[in-house]
Amino acid sequence: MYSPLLAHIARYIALTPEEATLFTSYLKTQSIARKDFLLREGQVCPASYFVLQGCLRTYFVSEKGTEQIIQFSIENWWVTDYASMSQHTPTPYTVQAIEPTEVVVFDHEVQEEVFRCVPKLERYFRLILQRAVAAAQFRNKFLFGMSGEERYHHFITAQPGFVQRVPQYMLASYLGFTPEFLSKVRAKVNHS
Amino acid sequence: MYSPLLAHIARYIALTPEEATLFTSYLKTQSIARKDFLLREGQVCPASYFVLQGCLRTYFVSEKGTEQIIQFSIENWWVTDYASMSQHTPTPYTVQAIEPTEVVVFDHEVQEEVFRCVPKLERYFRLILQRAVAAAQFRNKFLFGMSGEERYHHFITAQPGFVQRVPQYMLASYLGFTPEFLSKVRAKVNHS
DNA sequence: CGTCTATTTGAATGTACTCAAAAGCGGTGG
DNA sequence: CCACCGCTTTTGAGTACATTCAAATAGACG
Repeated sequence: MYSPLLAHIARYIALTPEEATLFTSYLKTQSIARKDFLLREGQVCPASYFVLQGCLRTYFVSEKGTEQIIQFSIENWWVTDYASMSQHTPTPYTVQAIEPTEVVVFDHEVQEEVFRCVPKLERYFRLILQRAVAAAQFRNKFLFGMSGEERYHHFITAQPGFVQRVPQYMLASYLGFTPEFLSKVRAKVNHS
Repeated sequence: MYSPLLAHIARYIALTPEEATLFTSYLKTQSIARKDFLLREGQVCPASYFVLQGCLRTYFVSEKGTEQIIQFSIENWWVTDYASMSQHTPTPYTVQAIEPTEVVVFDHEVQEEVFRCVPKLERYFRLILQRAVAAAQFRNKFLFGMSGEERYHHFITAQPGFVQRVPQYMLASYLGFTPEFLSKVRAKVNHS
C-alpha cells in the first residue's frame, strides 16, 4: 500500500525497516472518486497528501466566478495548502479528483510526533519542499516569460503524456487562458 | 552580526548557545553595493542568502529582452535559487541589490555538515521552505485572480512601506505589467 | 439514441502593450 | 548655487493579443 511512498522517500534518505514501519503506522489512505473533493474552499487543510494513483487538480474561484487551476498532482507528488495547514486558516483552494484517486494521508496532527520519532523525515520533507519551491519559481517564470501560445506548445512537448489525462478546458485554465483560445491555437497548428 | 538571523531562527526552534555558535562558525557575511550583483544568470548558485539589511531583486530576462522581476527580498528573508543550488545547474535568474545590502551567506558546500551537526536546523529550514511554498502559492493566486489594476491597488495597501523603496518600473515588472500601464493606473486614481 | 458536457468557430470587444515624445526628478560638477 | 545630464515617469495614439459572447458541432456516457 505505502510502497510507492517508501520508494519515493528512498530516493532522498535511507530509512531502516523499523523506521519505515513506524512511519507508516501514522499514515492512512483515502480514495476519492472522480469529481469528488479532497479539500474544499473554506476548510482548514488537515493533512499533507501523497498521490499513489490518479490525478488531482487544485484551483480557486476568482472574483469573476471562473475556476483558476494552479496545480495538477499526479502519482508521486505531495499536495497540500501549507499556509492553511500550518496556520490553521481556511484554505482558498479546492482540491478535486480528475480521475479516481488514491492518496496517502499524513495528518498534520501527527506530523510533530513523527518528526520527533524519525528525525530523518524532517530532512526528506525539507528536500521535497525545496523541489516544490523550485517548481513554483519555474512556474512563475513560465507564466511570465512566454505568451499564451508559447506556453501551450512548451507544455505539450514537455508533458506529452499528461495532456491526455485532463480535459482541455482544465489545461487552458492551468496555462492561464481561456478554452476558446486554446482551441484556436490548436486549429492554427492543424491548418499549417 | 548574525543576531538578526539568530532571532529569526528563534521564532521557529530553540538553539542552545553552543549550537548557535557552531552554526554561525559556518557562516559568513557579504556586502553588495547598490546595483551590484549577488548572483548572475548562468552561474551555479553557490549558497542560500539571508538579508540582514537592504533590498534585493530577483529577475530573469525574457525572450523579448525585458527584465521580469519575480521576487523582492528584504530584511529577514532568505533568497536563493534552490534548483540551481541543489542540482548544480546554471541559474536563469539574476539577483541584484536595489539598496546597499548586507547578507549572511550559508554556503551549499557546508549545508550537509551543518545539518548533521545541528539537526534542529533541518527543521528550521523545513519551516522556512513551507513559508516559501505558501508565499509562492499566494503569488500565483494573486497574479491570476486579479487584473493589473487590482494587483496594484492590492499591493500598495498590503505593503505601503515597501513601495517607496523600489522604483516604479521595478514594481510594475514585479506586478506583471509595464511601467506605462502603472503610470496610467496612478493617473486614474489622482483625477478621481 | 438522446442528453449532457466539451470543443470549435466567428465576430465584436477590451485590456494592456508598443512606440515615441515630453516632462519631471536627482545627482554632479563647474 | 545653478546648469546640465541621465534616468524615471508621464502622456498619447495606434496596435495586438487574448477575451467575451453566442451559436454550432462533436464526443462521451448512460
